[in-house]
Amino acid sequence: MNTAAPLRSRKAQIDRVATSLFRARGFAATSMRELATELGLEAGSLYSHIKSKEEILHRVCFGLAEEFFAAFAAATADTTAPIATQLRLAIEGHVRVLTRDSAASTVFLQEWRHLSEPARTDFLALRDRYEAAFRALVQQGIAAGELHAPDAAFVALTLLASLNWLPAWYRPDGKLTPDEIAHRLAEQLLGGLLVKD
Amino acid sequence: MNTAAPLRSRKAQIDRVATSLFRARGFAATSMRELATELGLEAGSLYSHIKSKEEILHRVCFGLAEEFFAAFAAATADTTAPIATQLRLAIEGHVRVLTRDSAASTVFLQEWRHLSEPARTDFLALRDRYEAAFRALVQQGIAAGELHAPDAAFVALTLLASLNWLPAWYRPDGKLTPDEIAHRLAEQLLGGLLVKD
DNA sequence: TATGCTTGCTAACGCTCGTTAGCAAGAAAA
DNA sequence: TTTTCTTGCTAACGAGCGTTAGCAAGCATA
Repeated sequence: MNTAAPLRSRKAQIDRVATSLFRARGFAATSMRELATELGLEAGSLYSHIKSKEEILHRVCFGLAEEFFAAFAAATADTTAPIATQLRLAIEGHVRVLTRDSAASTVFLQEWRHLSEPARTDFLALRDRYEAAFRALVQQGIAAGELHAPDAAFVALTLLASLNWLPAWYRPDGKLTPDEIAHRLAEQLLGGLLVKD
Repeated sequence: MNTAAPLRSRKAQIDRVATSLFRARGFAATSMRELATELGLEAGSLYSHIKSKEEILHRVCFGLAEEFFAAFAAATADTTAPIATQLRLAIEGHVRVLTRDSAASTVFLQEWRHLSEPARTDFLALRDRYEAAFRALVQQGIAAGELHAPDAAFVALTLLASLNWLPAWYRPDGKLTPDEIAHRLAEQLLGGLLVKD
């Protein structure tokens, strides 16, 4: 009956506000008191909902990792499709995850180093696995004669690089929709790679 | 006569070590005591050479900005050259600055937000000017019919994005030299943009 | 009514932070 | 020799940090 009832749990609310602060100021430069103020409560009260500051970061980083893997799996589910198509879908899926929550994406991309061990090592292993999956797809594409490039690793790296800069400039209220951005990026990045008919 | 004499001034030495710490841990998470220890002295002693922690960050960020502008100016000095050539030179110049000191580059790209006003605003203005220069070059290329792309701003953004991820994975002892990387990046990124003969 | 969960408060803990004051030794310049 | 610059130390400052203990109000469930 309360119209001001939280749409999400308090914990999820904390995560959301913390994520946007982490994006704006960085994890280390964001204080729990600042976060509490932003939520309209006292610093100590946060600990009724969370265990530690790092726990928030952990949830954001690993949560997003899961989303990236899910998007990639969906894009490459149809193994009978041409590699170029799978790659295009993977790019578009990656962009969709990035734009769905660009604050969380920025934290995922930039703030993971503030994870302490062993989470940090685990995270890097996940990131490496993801990059390797992209690399393997490019490799297959080259082997199948669909792509031409001297070095699959190099291509995969610059591909992800172009994509991962997106949260730095993407604005949800910009003139391009996430799907348009995704499509255009895929177009432009694959343009130089596809074997011309 | 002293073989252990500092190759650079103490101040420059502090800048260098601080830059590498800023890269590894981030500006906010790097303490002056940590920096001092790394240099083999006490925290208070740093202040015989520098005015503040932020002063170091300021010098790194604005110093690198200058290098980027210089490289761009050199690449586009010959205004009679085809735009595609100028763009290729600008890309290679950008990459050369990035690889010459990848620690400083990372700080330049990631840690500028810890500058306080008005330096922060000044810095962003410089960055915008640089991006605008790249954008203008792409625009000219499209107008001259040398490049085909639907949106110069989009192209410039993704171009710089691919390049700026470089410090994240570049290793000076890797198998590719900076010049090879520069050349290959220019090739790959322009591949999809150049109008085919 | 009783129980327990959610939510939040106040007050404080031990610690680290960036920075400063004051002093001193050695080298270089006068 | 005197002066000045460079370099570094110790000790301490005030402030902010993440986190905890203990308590309490309100609500949902039993």
